[in-house]
Amino acid sequence: MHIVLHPEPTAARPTAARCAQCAFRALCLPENLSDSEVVRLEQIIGRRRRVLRDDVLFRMGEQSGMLYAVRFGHFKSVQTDRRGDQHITGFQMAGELLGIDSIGTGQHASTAIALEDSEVCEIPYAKLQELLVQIPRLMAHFHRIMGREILREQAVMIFLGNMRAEQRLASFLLNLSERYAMRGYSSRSFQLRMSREDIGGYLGLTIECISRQLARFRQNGWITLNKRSVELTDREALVALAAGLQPALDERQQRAA
Amino acid sequence: MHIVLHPEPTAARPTAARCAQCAFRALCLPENLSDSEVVRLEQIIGRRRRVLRDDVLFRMGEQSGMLYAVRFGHFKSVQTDRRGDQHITGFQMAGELLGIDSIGTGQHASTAIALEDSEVCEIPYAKLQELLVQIPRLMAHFHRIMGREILREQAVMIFLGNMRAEQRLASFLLNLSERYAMRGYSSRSFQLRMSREDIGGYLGLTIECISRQLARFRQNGWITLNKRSVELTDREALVALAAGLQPALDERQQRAA
DNA sequence: CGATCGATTGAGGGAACTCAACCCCTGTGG
DNA sequence: CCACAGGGGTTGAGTTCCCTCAATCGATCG
Repeated sequence: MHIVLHPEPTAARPTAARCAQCAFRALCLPENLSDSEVVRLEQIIGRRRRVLRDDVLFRMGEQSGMLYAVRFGHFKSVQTDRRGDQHITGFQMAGELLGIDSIGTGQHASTAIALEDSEVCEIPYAKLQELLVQIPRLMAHFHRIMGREILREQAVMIFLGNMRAEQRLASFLLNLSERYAMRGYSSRSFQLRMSREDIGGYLGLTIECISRQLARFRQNGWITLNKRSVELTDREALVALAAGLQPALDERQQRAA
Repeated sequence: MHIVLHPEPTAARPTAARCAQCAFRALCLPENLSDSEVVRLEQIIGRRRRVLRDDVLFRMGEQSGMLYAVRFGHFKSVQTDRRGDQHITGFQMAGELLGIDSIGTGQHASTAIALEDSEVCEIPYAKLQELLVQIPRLMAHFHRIMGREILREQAVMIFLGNMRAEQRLASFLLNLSERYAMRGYSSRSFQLRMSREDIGGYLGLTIECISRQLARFRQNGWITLNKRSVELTDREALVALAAGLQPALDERQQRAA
């Protein structure tokens, strides 16, 4: 829990949404939306909310009709099973939506936790629905977003189901890389915002396994690594690795080669 | 490939959709739809299509604006990765939707194969969209269906990520059981429509592992099993097993107890 | 300067995979 | 009618990859 020494600025002064100027507009909205349509969308969007690092945006099981668009920062989505074990169902970054998994049931299926100080836009699902009816293009776009989420989860299912640790990790790094590229950041080097433990929780591996695999990647020259900053020095190799075409060498094999 | 000796009846005589009388209407449609609204839905639904066992309804990568509602029968959804390995992303039964994963991209992300002789209703997504705008309740229902799919995949992610073979299999059997119960069939005994290999492909396990686990379940008295017909003789135990609270006993432990 | 958290590294064990043989059932053709 | 092939399933033996347990390290923070 954080102690807030200064008054929370957005709580005191609820700023209006400004999709029009938002840097990540292209990620949230369809391209061909008229100015007036964007204004109507802005009108239904609630206040912006700051979420400090490690703070909970919403909690699994909470009744909620709210979706959240990440303005900046990073989040993890966590599910807790009956035995109390935690599983990470996804990482969200700027321009991505949080809380889609509440649409079927009205209650959040996961807990959203900020990985760093972040900001989100509140989107009341009920009002969004009304708007979707008025702006069919927006509805189609919303469906695309949900469809993408389904595809993302299918991809995760596949690597959890039949990929080895090194393939999972390579896929994960490449996925982050692509998402940063789409946001105009470097696809070659970036910071991991999540702990090794979170990565393990997402990939279905232990923290030790993540650590070892990263070490192997570094020894093989696929990546350079310093704490949480990664550089993909041999993307080709990672791609081949992710596809399962080229196994990584361990120490003995390296010495032999 | 099947040789069709008699003309395909629905191809020759495209029967009109009849959602109103459909036994699984409650699964496809929201409850509070007026008769006229149901009629409008029926009008956009294309012909019914029969799909024979082992036949392909649609193929991964195909461009398509079509969704399919299963009228009767069972399907599996299969993805093939770059290395050529196949992974089962789901099993669909009467009242469930096929092809949702094409909504984001317009092309099917998986191949749908009939596990037995089956029948589906064609639903053109473009026309459905128009209707969703006119019938907001139907739109909300459609979103619920997509939301459910997201939740289902999350559940699969979790058991692929951190459950042992016995937990995955117990979860799988219980899930089938619940779905048959919702359809008015017995939740206690039913036929597995898919091969052991397909189950393995879905659960991220090998066929041998499935076979051994089923044998253990039977030895422990949780189920009775005859070829593909299963009876859940101790549901409590399976539930505890799925939750990871109670490990199954192997032969040695059984003798000791 | 300890305390703590995240991360790394090592040793050992176990669950699931691989490889292989075998069984059962069905269909097919001589 | 039998022989035989083939697919789906079961069972056994050996191996491997990852997990578990444990010690250590570095960085950060009070």
